[in-house]
Amino acid sequence: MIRQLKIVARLSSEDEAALATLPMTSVSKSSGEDIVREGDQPDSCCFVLSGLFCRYKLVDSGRRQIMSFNFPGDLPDLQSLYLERMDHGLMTLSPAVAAFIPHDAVYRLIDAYPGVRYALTKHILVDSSILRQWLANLGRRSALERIAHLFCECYVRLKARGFVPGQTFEFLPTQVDIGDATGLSSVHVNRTMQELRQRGLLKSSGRTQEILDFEGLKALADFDPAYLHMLQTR
Amino acid sequence: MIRQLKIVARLSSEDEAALATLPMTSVSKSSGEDIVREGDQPDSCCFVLSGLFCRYKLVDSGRRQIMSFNFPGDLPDLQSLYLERMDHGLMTLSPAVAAFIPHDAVYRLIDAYPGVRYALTKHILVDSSILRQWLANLGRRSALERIAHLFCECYVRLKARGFVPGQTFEFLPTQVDIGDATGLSSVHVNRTMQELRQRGLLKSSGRTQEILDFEGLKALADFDPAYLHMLQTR
DNA sequence: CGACAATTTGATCTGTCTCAACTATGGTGG
DNA sequence: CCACCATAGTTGAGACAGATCAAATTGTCG
Repeated sequence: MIRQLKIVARLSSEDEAALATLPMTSVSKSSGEDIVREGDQPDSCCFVLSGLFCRYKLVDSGRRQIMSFNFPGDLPDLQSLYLERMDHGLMTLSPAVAAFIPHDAVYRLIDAYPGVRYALTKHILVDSSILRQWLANLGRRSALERIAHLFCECYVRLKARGFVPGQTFEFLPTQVDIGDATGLSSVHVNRTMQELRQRGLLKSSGRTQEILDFEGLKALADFDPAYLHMLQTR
Repeated sequence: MIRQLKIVARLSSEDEAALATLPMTSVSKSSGEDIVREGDQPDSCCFVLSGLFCRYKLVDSGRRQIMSFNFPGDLPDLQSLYLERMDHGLMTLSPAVAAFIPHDAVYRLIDAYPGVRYALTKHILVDSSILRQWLANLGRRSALERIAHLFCECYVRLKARGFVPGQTFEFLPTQVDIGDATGLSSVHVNRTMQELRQRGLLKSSGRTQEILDFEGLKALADFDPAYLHMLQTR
């Protein structure tokens, strides 16, 4: 978690030490389990230890829109510190381990350590910056561009955390999940990914994706990582 | 502005008094002017005094995605307090008056008044909740549902600020703007609004919109105002 | 090895886009 | 006060991206 926060904000060694004292209880989950449901009023924050989580909304009972993919190190529902009622759900998309941190403990921490408060606020804001990017993708890009963009984003975010050794990484969402994230049907996701492969941009085997031509993918998707607000991207 | 902040958070009288002392310089703008551009590094926050503003991104040079409509009382770019670089633009969609508040002044204020900090944070978070709702609209709803939902949302938000006397209100975005917000072409926005009128849900004359059947519109759009996190909505 | 989940394929249908022209509306200057 | 011009709204016809439905194939894990 500390490593993840340092991607977007500087932390003093006292801040880090304080973060390390946060009490948390970890829970194993199988794939497809709800962590928090829309309408809940949680009294703790979820922290992703391993596996893949997503935030989502259900519309018209049935259709699902995924709002974010959350990787290990993420704090997907920090906003529950300030907004009582969840306006979306949080669930696993793979076998996963979640940790829960009581709100009280976080309140005490951020009152005592402004640097921590700043880092957490920034984490939330980067999150909504990504949300804006997704909105632009859904509203104004073709299926091919949307999926290319999603791969660029996940590649960069995972790489920043050290989850991408070379050009190959584990991408856990199924084609249905990708469809629910990009506003497409799973059938069309399938056909679109085939085209990315045919164009020599991507190579997939099972859950493993290999970026064959990142520059090409970037150009196709009109991808600019500035919206991720990462410190090391100059 | 104080009235607007009180819609989402409680403020003590000291908080209000402190907010009233914020220094601001106001500027008149005509329609279609940029206030902040993507990539800028502003050192002050914009506050909407009158008129209509929107936040937007341009993709592939040309296509525009509007991320929010901002009404008088809004603070559309509070996040610039924490993220140096703007990941989107801010512009007027009508003749308008903007006020600018230096970041320094805001920093001093929120350090001294935790209640103000809380209210501003909540304002940001409600904003991203609306963003999530828009994402679900773009990803998983039909044109008719999207536009109905947009009208429901604007009606409720404007009513909370006292801008809706009866069922009639000024809705300033053009059909092109509505299209850029909902991910549709302006032609299709036109046809879709005609259908809303034919169904007896809406009546428009010029910029003035009258909600004829709010319950019907809500049902069609699957609208639930919970995501606006307003205090008075129980 | 068996069963269930995920991916792939084919065929058809439809919502929305695009292009292009036309009509209303409102503001401006002569 | 009216003629003019720019901006916004409206209409029609045709094209296409992506949805839907249904079935077959592949992969994965106990």
